[in-house]
Amino acid sequence: MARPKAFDTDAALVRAMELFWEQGYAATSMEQLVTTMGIKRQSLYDTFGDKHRLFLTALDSYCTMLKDAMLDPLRRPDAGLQALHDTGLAIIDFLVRYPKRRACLMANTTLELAPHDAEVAAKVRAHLKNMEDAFRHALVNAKARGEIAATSDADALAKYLVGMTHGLMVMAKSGADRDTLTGIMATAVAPLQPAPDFRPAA
Amino acid sequence: MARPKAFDTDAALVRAMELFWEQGYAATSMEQLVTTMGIKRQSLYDTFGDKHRLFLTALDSYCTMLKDAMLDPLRRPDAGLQALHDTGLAIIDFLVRYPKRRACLMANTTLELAPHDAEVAAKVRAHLKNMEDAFRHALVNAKARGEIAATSDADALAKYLVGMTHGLMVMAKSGADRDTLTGIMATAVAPLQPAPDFRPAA
DNA sequence: CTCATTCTTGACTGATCATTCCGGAATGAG
DNA sequence: CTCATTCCGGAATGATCAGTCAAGAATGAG
Repeated sequence: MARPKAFDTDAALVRAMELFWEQGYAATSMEQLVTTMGIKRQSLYDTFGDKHRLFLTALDSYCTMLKDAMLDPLRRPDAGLQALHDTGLAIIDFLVRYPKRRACLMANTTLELAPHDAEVAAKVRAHLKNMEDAFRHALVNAKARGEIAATSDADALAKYLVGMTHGLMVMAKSGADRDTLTGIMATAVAPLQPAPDFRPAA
Repeated sequence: MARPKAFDTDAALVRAMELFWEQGYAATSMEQLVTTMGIKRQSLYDTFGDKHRLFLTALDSYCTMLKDAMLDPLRRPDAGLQALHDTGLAIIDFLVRYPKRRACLMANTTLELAPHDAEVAAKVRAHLKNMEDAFRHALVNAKARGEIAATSDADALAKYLVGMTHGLMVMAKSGADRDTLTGIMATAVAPLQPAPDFRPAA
């Protein structure tokens, strides 16, 4: 062996992810990354490759984070309407959490890079499918239990919820406050019957 | 007077707008703009100022185009549910029209520049308010005529439709096909009662 | 015709960008 | 100890960027 790495690879990657998340790919320079990640330039290139590969790795890291926090609860065997309800509130919390309004790295990337970068586009598509599957799983459960109308089309509703989620992200990035987002969410769940109350602390 | 401009200012601006629309602000170089706009570098700077001012002008041009094509039909005194229906179809046509999946310059800009550029953010907010007002106007009409439920909250529905529209744009940019977008739209209008059929050629 | 203005052409700045190379110090497995 | 590997600090590369300058040709109002 040899001298071990003196920095925390994962922690550095998280910092890079957050910088890309706030600023986008093109607007983030290696200079900023070197500073923010707290490692030396040479170590950055040795460990993560060039800017593009670092971004792809950061994107994976973000996807994993999002999957654990948002999607996994929807994939649990017993997940139904309540899980969908909780996820809706969690999404709004997520969007409002950061004062700098990062929105969602995946959505940002979809608009900035996906049309011109095949590798990124593939990751985006995989993530959208992942989201859709998670929604569908909870919707099928909810339908089987009679928590939503028996006539519901779980597939159409899953695609719709994916679209709606991204709409909320754009609205959040444009500066919409928590009440506005909550109101949109409350209206958006009307296609589910019976409509749950998405306003917190009713 | 003196020698008149030998190029069509508006046409050059449209070309700039389309380039920004396809590639985003940061990814578009003055070199490309000079080539695509078909005018000389010096003429570009003389006529449109620097890159940032050119972008703002192009953004205005886009807004006007969008307003004329999409929003004005909703603001007509008699606009109601049918106008909302037509606009929904027009939005999908708009999103699918360009093979390169430009989505919407305003939505792209919201994610790329609005958080870091106050001038851009102001234009984005103005446009969102413009959209919301147009939707609300048609919704109020539709409600007065009994085309949607009397219990409908026109204000909440207008905000919701703005959010939904932006969700469709992200989905379009990620590669969703016409059928997927139409399906989402069909589900999305369920909060309106009675739900119109958004599938074309029913 | 005169002359202010604009067009055309191309070179040029100075900044910033991503990326690489260097040399010397530190580290730890064998 | 030896030596491969990694750290550090900084310099250097070549590309690209936005924006400017300069000089001659074209234009058209007066």
